[in-house]
Amino acid sequence: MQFTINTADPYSNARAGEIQTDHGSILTPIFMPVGTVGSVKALHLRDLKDDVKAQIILGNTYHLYLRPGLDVLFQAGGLHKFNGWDRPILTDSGGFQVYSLSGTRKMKEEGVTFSSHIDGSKHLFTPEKVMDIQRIIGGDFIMAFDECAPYPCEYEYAHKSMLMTHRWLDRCIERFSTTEPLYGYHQSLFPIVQGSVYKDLRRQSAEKIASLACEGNAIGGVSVGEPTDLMYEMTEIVCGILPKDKPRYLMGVGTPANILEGIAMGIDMFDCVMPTRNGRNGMLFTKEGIMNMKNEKWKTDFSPIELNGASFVDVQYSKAYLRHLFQSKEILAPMIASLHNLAFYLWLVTEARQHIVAGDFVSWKNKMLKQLMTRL
RNA sequence: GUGAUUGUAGCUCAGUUGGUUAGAGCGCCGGAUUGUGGUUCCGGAGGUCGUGGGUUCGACCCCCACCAUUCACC
Repeated sequence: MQFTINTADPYSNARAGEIQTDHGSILTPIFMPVGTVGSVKALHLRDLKDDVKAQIILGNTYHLYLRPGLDVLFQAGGLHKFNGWDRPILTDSGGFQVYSLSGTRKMKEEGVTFSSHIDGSKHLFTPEKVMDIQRIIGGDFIMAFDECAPYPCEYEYAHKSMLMTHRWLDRCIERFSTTEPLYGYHQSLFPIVQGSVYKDLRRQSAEKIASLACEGNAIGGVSVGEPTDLMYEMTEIVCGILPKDKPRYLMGVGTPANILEGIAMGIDMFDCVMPTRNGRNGMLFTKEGIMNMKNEKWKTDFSPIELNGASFVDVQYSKAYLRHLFQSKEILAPMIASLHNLAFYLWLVTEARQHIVAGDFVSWKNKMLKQLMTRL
């Protein structure tokens, strides 16, 4: 993997860069659609490539490990071969899922035991095992196994949790560096900064991560319910410490506004379920603001979903028709909404990159911020 | 025509031996959703209890008539 910064914005910490991988290059800043179980919900790969113009997608260790399972993935030759996506893939480690959706989990120094949400069966994830699993899935970028501290979180818990995440990180690196990729292309391990909403913990964690020889770095434990201002504060502190010459990934973020602010702070990579999950639920993000397509006010609005939108669905379908599809619970509704939202997110980061290169990123960003969260 | 049955929110229904402002699910109208369990959660509007009488301090509930429903039999 190689990261090149093409343009550094003189008026903010934003940068326009390029990440080269064995599955092609990625122009940054970038938004990565989430494809938890190896599929970006409601979308074909053709949609993702030609319409959304996704450059990289996510997969999830926890979900893929439970289903289809490692045997299937290994026999398939890895996730790229399995789902047909020939561009880069990043896999999340499952630390977040163990936190977010396992009612019964036990954290120990060794790792986490949890029960499957599918059949209740018990499993143990250790840093070593999570590295092995991600070797088998075969993502171009793989994530260290961490504990995502909840919010709110007592200082003492956050501190202990961070230290354990650091020890797990050392074990991840040890395992990663003594194993080889299984399918003939390079994999990059990203460590994750934790520390909850405490500045000194964030600094301490960022310094630990900055001292490592990893190819890129991630900021985790954000967007878990804390106020947006705190998220920005933590991100800014951490970005001041992480090395500038490596890509920075802000995990799980966020709204269009969050992404623009993140870019301004020096973040290069984002992922979030918001465009797809909220899209399936009827919420559309546009340049002018957000729309709830279930609202009655669209009932007879036969105008296009979005004039000058980023994908063909924007002019192919009207607001009234899309509302009707949501009312009728037609499968086409979440398909259109997901495609629209992802195309918009990719448009947003691509546009941001162009403005960084052009030198007017900050003024463009400030103009966009006023529009993005307007309720239409 | 005769006998029986049922009539409560847009729909399907609950409603204790008669006791305050009649409830639920779904639907509808809004809102939430940030490293995805094809979700989930939170609000809101909406009823002259078929109609008209009667009994009673008090009726969705008991009595009478009528209307409508469904079924069976002529």
